[in-house]
Amino acid sequence: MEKKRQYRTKQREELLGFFKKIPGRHMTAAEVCTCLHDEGIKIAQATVYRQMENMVDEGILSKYTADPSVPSCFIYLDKDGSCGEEPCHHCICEKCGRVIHVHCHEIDHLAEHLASEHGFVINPARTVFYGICAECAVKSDRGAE
Amino acid sequence: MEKKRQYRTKQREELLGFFKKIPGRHMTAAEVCTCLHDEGIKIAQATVYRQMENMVDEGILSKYTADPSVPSCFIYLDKDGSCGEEPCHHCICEKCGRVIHVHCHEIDHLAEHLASEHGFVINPARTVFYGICAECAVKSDRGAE
DNA sequence: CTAAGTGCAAAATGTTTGCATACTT
DNA sequence: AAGTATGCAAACATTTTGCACTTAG
Repeated sequence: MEKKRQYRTKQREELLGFFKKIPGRHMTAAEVCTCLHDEGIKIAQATVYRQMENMVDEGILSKYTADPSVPSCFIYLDKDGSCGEEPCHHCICEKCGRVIHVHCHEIDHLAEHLASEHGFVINPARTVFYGICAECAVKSDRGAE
Repeated sequence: MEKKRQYRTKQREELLGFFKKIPGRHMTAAEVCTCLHDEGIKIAQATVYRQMENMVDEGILSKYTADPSVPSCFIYLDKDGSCGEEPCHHCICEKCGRVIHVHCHEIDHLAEHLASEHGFVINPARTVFYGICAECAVKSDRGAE
């Protein structure tokens, strides 16, 4: 809504640099803190939260919330909302928790359809597909019943 | 995994009955408590949480977590994982928070594609599309800049 | 009678916020 | 100088848990 002027602070630059170094990896706020701390960079967790929330708004990061009892994950997005070269969407396996990156035009196609037919513009940065990944499907085929 | 014997308690039956009465509506644990309370049925919130979590595991309910700062929502599912007659998917508007139910074969098509091509079986019960709904899009067109 | 469920209140957890200080522009 | 950002700790909100008691099988 109202755009606030943004200062170029040391903490923000560090965070940005950190995320750019690990494209395609998702991290919780706490993990970001720890990783930076290990590199000798100390940023308060509140700052991490605040900046990362900003970045989500700016479309720089994407945020996932699987379950309230688990910390949200953030991941770096390229300018075009992808995690790397191509537009990227995310699937989270409900069994193993793994995040799978999918580059798939079918999803883009769906997005167009929802926009034109249903007037709903998807935000790929926040939309996550939940389900069961191939490996876990195999496992539960044997384990179930 | 390990299936625990389940007792048929009054509270569980009430919850089940309550959800069956409102197919297609999503409710937080607190809302469920309040609604039941208004009907003269008093169930501890802890019990609601415990039972609803069970029901999610059993595939009776679906659970959404939009954001950790907002309570999770639960919704009743039919045997086939839908919210009513047709297979149902959910879009949440990031602006107004509204949940939009979409019955759309394009999504089913995508689901098939992900399954066959990517080996990922979507769980429609948990997958939510985030984005901006038509009404909010109009508003922000005027409001922005 | 035994195992499972309930209710209450207390804990736990992730996230947000108030405020004084420090930094950007 | 004015407006933001930071850091810390306290505050919050939701969800989970421990425990004594009740209920279902």
